[in-house]
Amino acid sequence: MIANPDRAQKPIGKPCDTPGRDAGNCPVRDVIDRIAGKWSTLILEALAKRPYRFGELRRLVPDISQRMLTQTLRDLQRDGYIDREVFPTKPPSVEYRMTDLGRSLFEPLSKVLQWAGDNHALVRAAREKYDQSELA
Amino acid sequence: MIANPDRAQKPIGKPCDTPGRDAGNCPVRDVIDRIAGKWSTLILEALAKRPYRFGELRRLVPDISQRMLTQTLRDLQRDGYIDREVFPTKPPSVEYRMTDLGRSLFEPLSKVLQWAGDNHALVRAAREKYDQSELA
DNA sequence: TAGCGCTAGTCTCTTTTTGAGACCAATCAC
DNA sequence: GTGATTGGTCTCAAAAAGAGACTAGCGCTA
Repeated sequence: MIANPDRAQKPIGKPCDTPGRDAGNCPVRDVIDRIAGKWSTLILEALAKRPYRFGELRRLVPDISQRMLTQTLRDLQRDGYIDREVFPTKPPSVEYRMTDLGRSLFEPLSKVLQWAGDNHALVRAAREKYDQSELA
Repeated sequence: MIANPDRAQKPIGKPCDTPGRDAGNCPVRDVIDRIAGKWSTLILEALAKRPYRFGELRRLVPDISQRMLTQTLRDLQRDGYIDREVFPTKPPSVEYRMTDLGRSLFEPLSKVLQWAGDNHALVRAAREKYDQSELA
């Protein structure tokens, strides 16, 4: 059970200790913290389209390390967003596909992704402006 | 300029090098990577309600370190989601408020947060099931 | 008037997380 | 038999995050 130190989940953390304004604070964090990973959205975006195999995903997201791809997939699987199926082919291949829960999450999530694409220019502009005024 | 090593932005990274399926891949990542931080959504959620001062935010999110609060606020400000205003009071106080761009982002983002609150139980169930089957 | 707390941070040090890359066993084409 | 492909795991180095001390100016108070 201590097999994978990376997967060692934090102490099921800090039970909603936010005193004020805990309106959904802790459950939200519990769920969001996982899909907020650097790679999670990328993987979800891919698998929303169609199932992919491990190697395909790796080629799809070239700058993810194998280690992080494995871990991201495990985490997404653990939270029920994706399923993992092993095919007993000659070199066994593994396919990942989105679950219903995953699709349900991806619906609102895709809106954010959409927003990001649409407003990329505005954000870049804001950054430049900020960096300019920083030089002072 | 090398003042804050933490704020040193990555090499404006890996210019859209995703070969296949780059449908908004790089711009999305550029924007998402920032708001996907562990604390960003929490802070945005708070500031969506009303402006807050530094110390208020710290008390609101008790388990954020001062260091990370500062940095998260800087990052959000840099990307144009929030504004920072210093009041020349006796001990100078600083107020953070959401910009129009921030509100525009928060609209779809709040849907995801909503989803997280609504489906927390399902995710927890999925986790338990996964952890069970792992014991084998 | 010395001591304390408040403000919003920064600085340093330690721990955790991430990334790079080697390695694995089986199987296939050459 | 050499080399490539499959989906990983392992180790080690680098980067990021967390903990906590420290700052400066002002107000309160004993």
